[in-house]
Amino acid sequence: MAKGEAFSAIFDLLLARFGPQHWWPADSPFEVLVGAVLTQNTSWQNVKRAIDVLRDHGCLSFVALDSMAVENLAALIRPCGYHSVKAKRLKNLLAMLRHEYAGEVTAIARDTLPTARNKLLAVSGVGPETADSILLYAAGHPTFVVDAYTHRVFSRHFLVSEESGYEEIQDAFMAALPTEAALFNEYHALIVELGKQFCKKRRPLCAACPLSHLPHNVGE
DNA sequence: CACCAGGCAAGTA
DNA sequence: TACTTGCATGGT
Repeated sequence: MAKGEAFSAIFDLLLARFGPQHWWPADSPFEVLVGAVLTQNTSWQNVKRAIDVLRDHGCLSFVALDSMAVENLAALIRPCGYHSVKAKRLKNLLAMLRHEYAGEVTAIARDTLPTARNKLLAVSGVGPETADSILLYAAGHPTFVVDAYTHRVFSRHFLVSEESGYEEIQDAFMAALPTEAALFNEYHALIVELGKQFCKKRRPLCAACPLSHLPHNVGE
């Protein structure tokens, strides 16, 4: 099988195995943006706790968070970890949203993808994964989200190099797949589901993994 | 107890 | 440029 076709074949396998994931797990584009920052290097379970706190305090809106003191925000999001850093990052992002998009997350969809991506990346605390998550899951822009699971799963099966960086992995996916937001949306979600179940760090591949029939590294 | 989780920026040489 | 380190809570 050609390497490019493997990306499509794996998508089909994962979809058949896990079914549609209906990502991003949030009730609004604004919640996607908040969650994208809070989930940096953090389990979604902890992020959900922090978001629930914000919701219970009636603070899950642009106006509420944009006007809140950074120390108060940090106290509220404590359960997600790195709360001081993330409070500052979220405030930086909200300030950019106010200046560039009048505080409207949905306005990001009206920019071109490269323009919106550059605006997001210019925010201190927003890197490529956070930016792409917002672009894809909050604004519907067709960009592929690469995360730790993506790197681990696909390098383990020799479809990307172990040394590949973010952009290189993203390019591999976007060169192999049609440019469709719905496809990128579902594929990333399926990779996370696969990763959570079968590709945790320093755990060898097991026979139950849907990709166990592919060539792969044997355990370390 | 050690290790991990849907990163990122700042510091060091 | 290429590593390394700090950030922090909650689960296994």
